[in-house]
Amino acid sequence: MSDTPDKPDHVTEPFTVAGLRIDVLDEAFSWYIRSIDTVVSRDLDQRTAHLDVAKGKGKITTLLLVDGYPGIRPSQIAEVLMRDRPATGRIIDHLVKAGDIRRESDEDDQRAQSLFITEKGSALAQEVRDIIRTQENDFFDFIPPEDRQEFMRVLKRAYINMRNKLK
Amino acid sequence: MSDTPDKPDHVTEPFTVAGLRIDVLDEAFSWYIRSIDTVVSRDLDQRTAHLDVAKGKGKITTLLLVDGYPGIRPSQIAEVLMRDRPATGRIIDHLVKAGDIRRESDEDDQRAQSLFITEKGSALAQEVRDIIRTQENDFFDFIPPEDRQEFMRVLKRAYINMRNKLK
DNA sequence: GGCAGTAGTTGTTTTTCACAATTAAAAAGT
DNA sequence: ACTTTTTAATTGTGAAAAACAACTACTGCC
Repeated sequence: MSDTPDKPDHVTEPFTVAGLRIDVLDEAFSWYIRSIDTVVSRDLDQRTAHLDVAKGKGKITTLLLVDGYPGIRPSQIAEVLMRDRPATGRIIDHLVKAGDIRRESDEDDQRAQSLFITEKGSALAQEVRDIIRTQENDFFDFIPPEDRQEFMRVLKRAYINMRNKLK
Repeated sequence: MSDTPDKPDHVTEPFTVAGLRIDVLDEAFSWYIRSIDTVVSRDLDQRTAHLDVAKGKGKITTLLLVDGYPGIRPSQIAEVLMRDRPATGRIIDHLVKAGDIRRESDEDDQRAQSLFITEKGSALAQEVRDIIRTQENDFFDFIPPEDRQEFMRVLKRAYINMRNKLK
């Protein structure tokens, strides 16, 4: 049962992390995605620590969406974030309290809300854009230009693929 | 300063998410990484919900490391996880309490610990390996085989790059 | 022997995350 | 016209996870 742990010695490149191989994980896309996420997210938290959008996932996307689509509704944001509505609602709460966006109730549909950016939020959005760009450079500039498009293409397909699975 | 927001109209494909463009984010690697992570992690939580390694990042890696490297020390695990020692220590606590690994104090260094897998942990590790492989198939099988190596190569480089930045 | 550095633990605080239940409005069926 | 079903969003809640700081114990060097 708990027999011989067969070493996969047919694997060409024995990739090691800090000198260690990590079993199935070192050929698992998900492991790298998750590890990179850890670092990128932590780094982003630090870069945005002084801003209203600091911490957690979703605030930045929400802010930029509201900036780009005046009158956008919470449910649309939730769909992009792939989060449930309670989570999305709280992100919106946060940004409303901070004065970066404001809520209005939708003209056509009294249940729904329309979200709009404020001046403060607009300035914040610009600051955030700069931070994102800087971080992209810091972390991903090692990717040779000719590889970038391909890498992005695969990432986008992975993302789309996952969205479809959620339905 | 905060002048004209120049539309990058030289970008060939105006990629949209749920019919929306997401500003700088839709050309940001980090955004896709973070989004994909959200889904992959949530999915993994569900798949492992009935196991001791459910929830959060690090338990699975820890388990497999201990399985692969009998006598490994917590600090080595922390380095792979890119987490601080308190976080790593708690993951170890959790697995020890669950009876999947056990601690011994290192022969040579009384401060340090050596970790070992138990029989229960060994069985769990096997189960986890299967889950990881299944998830990889479910989420990433859309990547044509010829693109996989390249995608993995970039991910690994990104990961290594980030580890080095942490030092 | 004293001091600096390393290994790990404990404590604490803040936040997140996901699920369930509720209110309210619109749309659809009869 | 009136009931039922769906949709939009909020509130409540409980369990955790992540990051920091402070602490104990041991090693190894001058």
